[in-house]
Amino acid sequence: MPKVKSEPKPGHVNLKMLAEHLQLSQTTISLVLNNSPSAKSIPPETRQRVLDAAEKLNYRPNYFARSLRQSRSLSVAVLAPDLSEGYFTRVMSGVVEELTLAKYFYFTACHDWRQELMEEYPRMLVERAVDGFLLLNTPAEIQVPVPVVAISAHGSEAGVTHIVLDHLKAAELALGHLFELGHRRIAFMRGPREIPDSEFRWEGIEQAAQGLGLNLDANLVTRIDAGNGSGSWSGKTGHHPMSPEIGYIPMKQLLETTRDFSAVFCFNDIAAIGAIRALSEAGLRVPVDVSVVGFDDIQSAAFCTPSLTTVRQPLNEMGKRGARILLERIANPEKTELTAEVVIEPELVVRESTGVPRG
Amino acid sequence: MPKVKSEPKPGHVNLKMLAEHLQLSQTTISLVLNNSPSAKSIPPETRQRVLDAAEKLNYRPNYFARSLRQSRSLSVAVLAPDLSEGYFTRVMSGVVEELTLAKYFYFTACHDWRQELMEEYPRMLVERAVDGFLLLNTPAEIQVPVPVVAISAHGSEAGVTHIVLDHLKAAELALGHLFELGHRRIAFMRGPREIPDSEFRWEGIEQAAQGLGLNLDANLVTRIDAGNGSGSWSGKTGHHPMSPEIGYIPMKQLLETTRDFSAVFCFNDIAAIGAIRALSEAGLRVPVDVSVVGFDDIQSAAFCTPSLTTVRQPLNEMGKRGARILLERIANPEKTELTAEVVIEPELVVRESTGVPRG
DNA sequence: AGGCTCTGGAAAAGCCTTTTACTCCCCGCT
DNA sequence: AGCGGGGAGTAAAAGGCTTTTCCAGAGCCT
Repeated sequence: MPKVKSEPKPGHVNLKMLAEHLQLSQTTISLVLNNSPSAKSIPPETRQRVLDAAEKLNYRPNYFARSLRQSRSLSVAVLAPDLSEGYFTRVMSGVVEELTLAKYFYFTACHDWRQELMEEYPRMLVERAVDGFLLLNTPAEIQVPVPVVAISAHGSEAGVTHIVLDHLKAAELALGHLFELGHRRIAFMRGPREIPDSEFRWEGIEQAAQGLGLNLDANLVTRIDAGNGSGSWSGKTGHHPMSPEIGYIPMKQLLETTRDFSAVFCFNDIAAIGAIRALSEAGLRVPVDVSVVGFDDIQSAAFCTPSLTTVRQPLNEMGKRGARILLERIANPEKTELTAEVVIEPELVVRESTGVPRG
Repeated sequence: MPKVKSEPKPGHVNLKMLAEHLQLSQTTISLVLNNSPSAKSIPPETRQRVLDAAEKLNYRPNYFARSLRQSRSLSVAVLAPDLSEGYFTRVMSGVVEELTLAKYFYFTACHDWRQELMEEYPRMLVERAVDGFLLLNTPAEIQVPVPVVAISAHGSEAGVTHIVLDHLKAAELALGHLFELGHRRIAFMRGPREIPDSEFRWEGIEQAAQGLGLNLDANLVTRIDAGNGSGSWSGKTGHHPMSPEIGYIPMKQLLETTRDFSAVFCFNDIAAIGAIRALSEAGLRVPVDVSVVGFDDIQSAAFCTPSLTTVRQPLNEMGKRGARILLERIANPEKTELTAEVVIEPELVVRESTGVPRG
């Protein structure tokens, strides 16, 4: 069978073919199909004829041609450290809700805290012509020609909108709870240096402690190392980002130095789960011997044993707000006065992992 | 300041500008930059001149124009029920490895088991001109004009490559382990009907049981309801896909009927965690009173209390294989004889949640 | 000298929409 | 008679790249 040249994509119909079939110009059809304001003068019957034909021939405008013309892609980039359990999932559920409404899709890129990737991905995604960037838990230092919204990062980079948690409030909730129960010797597990929230959360803790007249003992402060169970070796070892190991290891280390504490406030729930494991391996019961407070309120928090008392971040809400603002900024690029920061309030969820200290 | 018309995107340089600057034709530059075979005749010095200028002027080919011409997008769609903890994350880490090598990005779309979305997303993504589909844990019934690879689905749809686990082997590992420990009254928690794996895993269990001379008591078989803690109400209630609740609820129900079993084999680790919770609320200790076996080996499996004995799916590997095959099929669309099925072997990981049955 | 192949590169034909800038016609108004 | 103006469209440009086709000159052979 000789191939007919003039049959580009068998079965696929483009504007020209539709025009030919309708004996109208491409312009008219485009105008009608896009419900363009300048199509007012096209009479209803022609309009209907176009609509019907488009439907019948199953016409789909070519995405590239359209995007080329309008220079927008209807997609955004989501940059995150990893597809971590809990955080990513919950934020994204909010993000997707908003994106879907606006007919946007998103590319995900995980930088695993690797410097090259944190620089390369923004470049590559700009080349992919994304209309905007959503940064999750990632320093907002990227330089791109499209709007950027950062969730859980802090800073005042020009042109970046930040969605952040009220960390002082968060610390007040957690410490207040422990304080009321009677805890005075409280250990802390700080977040990895890489995560933007870490420092701000710590500052919140310092302030809240001061407010309660609680003094922080440096010997009771440990820090999660992002290398432990996080990205840096995920590829090689089969371990995965944010495994409970990130809390297990520092708690093990702490217990080697001291047992003189009755409670521990962990950077997140995943770490708390690891910490509980380390505590129980050391013969300490939770919450009888040590109370544990987590952060985030991931799904598992309610179901691990013991279930976790935790500071709930409304991550879904944060994702939603972030996405909404990003879309607004994309739609109105000329509007220069932008919201620089949106602060979200946390909430305490009391479960089984906290109780009154022994004697 | 009067706007100069002939300055389309201030600061952005396109092929024409580069050509003007170099006093060469666009053709030549395109040929050099793409390292096209027909650029053999271009002398090294001209070639270098082009490369240098492109570098210096920071030339980036326009993604839309290029894609329009070549009609490919360098992106694929990933369709999954949700961004579930464990499964999605682990499969994707393998997928991303391969995609990145090929300079591909991916759109994620979660259908939440909603029929409309399972039909709408493929359409929308085809309009977005994705070069292929990767189905995670999703029935492979979509009709699209690009290659499709399904991970953890089963079937023989024309043109779909399936990456599946060896479920018989998986069941043999789990049941064999329990059998050896001495368990004879074993409860089962089957997967939700929606998940393609559910039925195949169950068939594996039936066969393995027969092989061991173990008979399955229908009264000890429960089933996870995808409605519990899974997608269908995630948006409204703030609950999230695949929370441990999916295992908690059926175990609660089972315990109301009977306690005459010494072990339970759960559909996945998340469910197992929920089941353990239900068991411990009922005063049954794991593994002393009841042994629990999970499935998947998610990160938390090693860190929950007690840590989980589980059948490890090499999800990372499955993702990798799937992505690689998809990319191959995209690159060679003419090649019609495709791999219909790739079977992957599971592995048993023994931890604390299983032990010998009491007396 | 005529015919040949290479070399080095250019012109132009797409790819498919959207958008701008008209055309043509008819009508009512001054 | 002349003209502004709306109705019903249309032709053509623009958007930026790839790719096929084409061409001019140089070198070589006979």
